[in-house]
Amino acid sequence: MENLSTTEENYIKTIYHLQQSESNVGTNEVAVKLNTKAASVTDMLKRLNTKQVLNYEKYKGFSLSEDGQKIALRIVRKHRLWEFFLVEKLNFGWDEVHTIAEELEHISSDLLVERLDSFLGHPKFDPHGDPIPDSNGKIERQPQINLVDLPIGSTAKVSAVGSQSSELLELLTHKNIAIGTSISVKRKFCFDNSLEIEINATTPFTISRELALALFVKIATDNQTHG
Amino acid sequence: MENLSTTEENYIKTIYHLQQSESNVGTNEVAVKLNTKAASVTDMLKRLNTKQVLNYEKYKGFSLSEDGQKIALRIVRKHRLWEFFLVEKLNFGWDEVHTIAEELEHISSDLLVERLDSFLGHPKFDPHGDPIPDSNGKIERQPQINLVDLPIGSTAKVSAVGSQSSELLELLTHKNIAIGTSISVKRKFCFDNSLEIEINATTPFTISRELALALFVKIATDNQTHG
DNA sequence: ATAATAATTTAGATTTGCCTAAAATATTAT
DNA sequence: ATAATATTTTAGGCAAATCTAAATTATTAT
Repeated sequence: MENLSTTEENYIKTIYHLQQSESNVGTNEVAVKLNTKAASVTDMLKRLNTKQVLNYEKYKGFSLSEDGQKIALRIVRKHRLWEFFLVEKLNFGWDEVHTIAEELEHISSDLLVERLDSFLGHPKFDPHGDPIPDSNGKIERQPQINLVDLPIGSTAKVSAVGSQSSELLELLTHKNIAIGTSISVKRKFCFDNSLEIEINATTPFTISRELALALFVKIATDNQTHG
Repeated sequence: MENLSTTEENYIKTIYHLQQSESNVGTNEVAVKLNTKAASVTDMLKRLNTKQVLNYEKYKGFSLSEDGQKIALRIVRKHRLWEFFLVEKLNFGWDEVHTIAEELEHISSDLLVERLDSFLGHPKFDPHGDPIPDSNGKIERQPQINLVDLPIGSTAKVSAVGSQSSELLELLTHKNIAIGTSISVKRKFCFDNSLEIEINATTPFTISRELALALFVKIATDNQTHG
């Protein structure tokens, strides 16, 4: 039932992530995400179907089976633990770790993952604020909202970012925004939906709607571990 | 000139190790080490030849090129650094790390390797006593001798073991012998070439010639880092 | 020196993962 | 309801890495 190739694991992980945001995931979307062609995806769907990790009916659609989800969560767990390791122990920037973790996430030893988890002190979130599934695949979701939905005058802490793209992370670094940064929304401009925000009691500045959409925040109460 | 597959890297590494002990390495030996067939090795030799990492003439023999050796040393460096990490930071036993490191050694990021090296404090030897090549591929060889060549009455410290087989490591663990253990040779028995040895001033016991051949020792002077 | 044996290479298939081009099915727009 | 469009699948092929069986070259033993 096991022994999946790196490629198979990548398909499973991609389908998992797509299913988190959309209910109906298609062949084409998977192809785009994996930088491949729809025909190749169909081939793999058939294989994953026979391996029982997918429910698949041709022309109708597909979704991860129970087993498939468990496998996906194990990969996500590994990916995020390694990212945490790279940032916390090896002093990488949060914008440098994604690519390396894409390789490390396929190292197979389960014991390694558990030892790494202990070594790191059982972190709950990765450097981008995404939750790390526990060894049973359980995810502790944060009660976070998108920055665009934060009312004017409110203050909240950045809890996650919407993507790992180096372009986004470069911009955030330049604007001094990181996980844990307190943001107050001063004004919203209807013309272009930009937001005026203030961080660390410095001069307020404006950010685009695109950037605001990529930021998730948590209204400040008491709180746990965060880089 | 670069971008080698995991399989190609494994061939290069295997040829490197074989060439350390023998001058003339053959297709069959490589096949045995890699658990594959001679025909498959020939295919790969041709590919590695066109990739310039090998000097190869058919039916005549082959050896690593300059480039090939550099690549091999980079892989060995990664392998041994990861082994050190697993033992020192994640509390693995020295007999558990080889297989995991065989996967980790193929993670490509050079920056990762250098950061890992710093994080670990630039270790000179892996948990089995094998030297870790530096970032230029330079190896600091230890002036060590085989235990069978240690004169009767002398004392020396175990500096390396001759193989990573779990069978050997199991036996050593049972006999309480590890890297750094002081061994005095009490007697040698001609009948079966067994050795009577003493460690840590406990009751002397006998070890087989096979075991003695798998142990390398360094006559005790002042000395550096060792697990 | 030549026959027997051992080592190596070639020939021809297989599997995985991918591709392009064409066909089949589903969706949508009128 | 049907035509146009979009999505998905099939067909047929390619490269990497492997295999078995057969052929070739090298080594050795008499």
